[in-house]
Amino acid sequence: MPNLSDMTKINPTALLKENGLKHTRQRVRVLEEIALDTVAISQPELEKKLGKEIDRVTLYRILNIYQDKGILHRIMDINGTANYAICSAACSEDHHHDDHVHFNCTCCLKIYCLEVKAPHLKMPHGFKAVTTNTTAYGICEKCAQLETESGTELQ
Amino acid sequence: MPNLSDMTKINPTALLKENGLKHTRQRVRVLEEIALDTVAISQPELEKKLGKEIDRVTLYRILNIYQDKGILHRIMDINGTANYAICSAACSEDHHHDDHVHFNCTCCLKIYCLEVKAPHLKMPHGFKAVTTNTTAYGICEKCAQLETESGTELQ
DNA sequence: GAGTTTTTGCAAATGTATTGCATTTAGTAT
DNA sequence: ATACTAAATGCAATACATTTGCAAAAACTC
Repeated sequence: MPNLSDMTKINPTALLKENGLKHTRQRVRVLEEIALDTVAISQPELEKKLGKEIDRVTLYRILNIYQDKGILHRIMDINGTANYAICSAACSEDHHHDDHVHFNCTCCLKIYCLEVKAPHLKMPHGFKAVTTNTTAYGICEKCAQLETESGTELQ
Repeated sequence: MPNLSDMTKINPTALLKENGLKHTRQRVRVLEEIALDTVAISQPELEKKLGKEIDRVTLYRILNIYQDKGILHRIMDINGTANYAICSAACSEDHHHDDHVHFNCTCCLKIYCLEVKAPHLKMPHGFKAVTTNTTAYGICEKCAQLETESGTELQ
């Protein structure tokens, strides 16, 4: 269920200016697309949606620059594919603060940003955590429903 | 610092038998290699070490079967590359119990299995976690040392 | 509106992982 | 020991995600 109201939360033009990035059609489109949903979107999905408007390489470069600037955060799904979601306002170029828990559905592979704060971890001597990633794996509600409705045909 | 004493903890032949897997030279070698260190080892590293003895495809298949059987657990590094470490004895085919925290060095990319239990997560309604992965990112002690010794030449 | 710098698109390449199939090997029964 | 059968391996080809180099196009500045 795409949460369209979230779209209003970001202003692509302003966001680009704030971060000293040139305003281009491609960069605006990527932000628009990702902001459509709070669920993280994978690179392949983005490419499927934007592939006719934006070159694949450009998409990769835009995603990388957004991550560097703290505009997007990247979460790897269970298969090692990159997924992206809009960062919270607290994020900056130097430091990401998206310290919420992610849920990765092992059926549809969607990654949900949960409103659960990632617990603080006490590190043993010699290890200094800069960021952490806490991801739970399981079946999301949508997939669980499909499963009960139609026997066992998982996607 | 490879922890050679850990090697004694596993018995490849017994482990294969317990899991109903045929005893082959290749499978034993993979277990031996991974058991050399408590630090997780990446597929590319494994391939570099074993590539002359074992075909790349065979290596992938062995790693997958070990993961399915609960002999190894797989951790994705920050770039989405698969890393493998020996599972705790509690793991089985149905369920992994490697609920410890991982530390992924963003410099050397090594993944350490920490002796820190991953905190329990309360899931919001609709999400049921089967397994969780908690990974902290930062610079490991070894890389931090190299950094101070020799200015800023990382790796 | 011209000039400079950055961004984009295309082609090619790299790296990780999977599939199909013929050959070899392990475990088992003889 | 030997033969049999099922499973595992190696090789070639393929899929997929990501990166690099470079020329053309677009964005900001004066």
